Amino acid sequence: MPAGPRQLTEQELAVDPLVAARLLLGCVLRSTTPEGVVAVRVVEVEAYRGGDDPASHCYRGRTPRNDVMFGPAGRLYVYFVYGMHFCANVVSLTDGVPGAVLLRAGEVVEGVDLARRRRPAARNDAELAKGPARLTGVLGLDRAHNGVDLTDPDSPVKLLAGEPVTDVRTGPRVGVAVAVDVPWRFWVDSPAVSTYRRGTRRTRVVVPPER
DNA sequence: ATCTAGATCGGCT
DNA sequence: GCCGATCTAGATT
Repeated sequence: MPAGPRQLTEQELAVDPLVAARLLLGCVLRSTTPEGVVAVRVVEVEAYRGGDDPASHCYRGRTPRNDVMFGPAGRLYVYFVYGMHFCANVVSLTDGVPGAVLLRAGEVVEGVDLARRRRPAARNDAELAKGPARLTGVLGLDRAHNGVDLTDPDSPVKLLAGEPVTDVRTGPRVGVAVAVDVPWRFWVDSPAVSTYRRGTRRTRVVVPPER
């Protein structure tokens, strides 16, 4: 019987997020829940790094939320945004140096039926995991999965090696208004790649006095 | 105790 | 292209 796809190791993910980002393109994230199995081929990612990266959740130091980003590589960092969505990252680097790669989009390669049930709003299969919250939703991930070890053979969520990718494209991160000059975003050609949106730097709303 | 901006999505114009 | 939904972490008072 043939050996399954190789699982990525903590060691190979313990690198700079900009390196890990390229490494993750083409890999398959496979989640098993009571509902069933869904797997996604990663086609779009973004790197985030503590310290010098003002867009990172770790820019201002260690907090309860970003704690797993400071831990060993190969763990899942899941966070809650905009009051309704979860986004998933693969932790890179280690030894108290925070870094992670946001999984922005993927192609569903296993469990399409379950994926469709989880994302009824998708108008076609390419949209199922087109966007970080959609990708996370399709895999059934939420805050309970924060810190899960993707390199553990017994883990419910695994990161598997895929076909090597060619022709990697780069550009500014989506929805981020700072550090736009550094190409932190990486993707390969796919209909599932999300559409670019400039970060919204909100202008302060001044409420005029009632008169 | 209170405030505010946010690594988004989906529906509507 | 614009806007509202919905809530939380982290900063500030």
